Amino acid sequence: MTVYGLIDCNSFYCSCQRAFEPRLKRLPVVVLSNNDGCAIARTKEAKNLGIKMGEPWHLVREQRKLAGVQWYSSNYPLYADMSRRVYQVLLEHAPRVEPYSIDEMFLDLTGLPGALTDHCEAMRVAVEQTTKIPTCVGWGPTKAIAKLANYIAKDRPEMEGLCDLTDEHVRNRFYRNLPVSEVWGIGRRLAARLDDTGIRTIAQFVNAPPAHIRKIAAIIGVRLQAELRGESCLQLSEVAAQRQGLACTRSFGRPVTSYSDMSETITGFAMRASEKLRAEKLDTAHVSVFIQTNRHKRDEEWYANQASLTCAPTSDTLALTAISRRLLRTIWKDGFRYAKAGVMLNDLAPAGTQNNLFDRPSEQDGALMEAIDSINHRFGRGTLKPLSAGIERSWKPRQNMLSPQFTTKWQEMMEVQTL
DNA sequence: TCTGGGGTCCTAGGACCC
DNA sequence: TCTGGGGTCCTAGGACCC
Repeated sequence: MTVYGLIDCNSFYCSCQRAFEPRLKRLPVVVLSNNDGCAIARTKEAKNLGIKMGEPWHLVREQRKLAGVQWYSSNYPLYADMSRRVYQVLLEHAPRVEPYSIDEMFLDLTGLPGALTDHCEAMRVAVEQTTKIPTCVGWGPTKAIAKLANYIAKDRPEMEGLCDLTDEHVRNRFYRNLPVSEVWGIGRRLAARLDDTGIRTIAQFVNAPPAHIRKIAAIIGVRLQAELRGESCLQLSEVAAQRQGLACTRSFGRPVTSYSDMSETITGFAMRASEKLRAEKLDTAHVSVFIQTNRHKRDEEWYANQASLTCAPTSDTLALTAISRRLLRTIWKDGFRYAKAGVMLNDLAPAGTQNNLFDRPSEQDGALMEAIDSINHRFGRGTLKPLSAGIERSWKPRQNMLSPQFTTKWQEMMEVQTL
């Protein structure tokens, strides 16, 4: 019988910061979203201070929950690299590993010798020794059960970071006592609608007639029901599926009000997006641009709009920045204080494979883009850019507490002195 | 003054075709 | 007065995830 595992890094972003600053051990640590806007990762100690997931940081400050809290601006290059290291360790402990998110990976634990509990504990120890990242592991006959097991392992200290839900009786005992909202894929809306029909626990969900579940939660609900009964519907996939879309979007440090500033900003997003595209050797055939004002402001008129265009497959910076600016022109309205904007690329396909009989990019364009990418990689992002991207970005995000990129920048590597 | 930035999948409905 | 029945493709929007 197949056994699926799920390993999850505890307070991942915070743990990454701790990995390089041992003084943070046992202190409350919080990592903030872009713009230092809200709390997106908290250690146990920070949670105990009442700091909530997604809580606006300026409110936390006002409420003086800050005593002794160590807080950081998010440092994604560091976290992505740490995630890769965790993955490398896991490959030595499971025949197949499927990265699910930056801090979670599904594992194939089928047919491993010895007791699974011992195996999983050894795996956790190895990850922590090598990367300094603490984890929890849950496992069972399906992915949805493994996910639930992981939640239990994390939520209940007495489980000591491990939870085995392979046994049906053990599962049912938990099902009777856990709310259906803890199921992977049941969010706030669905939980509320299930609640309306009297379904509150996982046991009630699993035992409800599939036709009833189908009415409320469509095919997803029916599939989850089967998964929770132990019938596997979701397979493990080692090869990452080809991504379907790619976006560069930001909230601004301060509002953008002039067309020229917005045009520069959008150009910058289109540039970043086309770099990402080329890094993954993809072309896009569908470009969207959106702009919006601050929806949290009650006293300002709200405006949001988006425009998109189907184009010949390309990853060319000059083509994509030009299209993006053209799209912006169609949705721009004067007189608003814009708080957020973005460029999204869809209809992705491996570079050069889409039908493109009429508008084939020349080899020179490809060589130019390669040269730009290698210069920017060597001397830093933005060294070379189209003139339209502007010289200085007025909306540069706040990042007041950014830690060094310990593992991905030579200049920021940790220095060790021997006495 | 200050509220993230990515993604995924599914469904309904419209346009269009024969 | 009467106005089919099936497809496909695309898009927008909703819901969810981390």
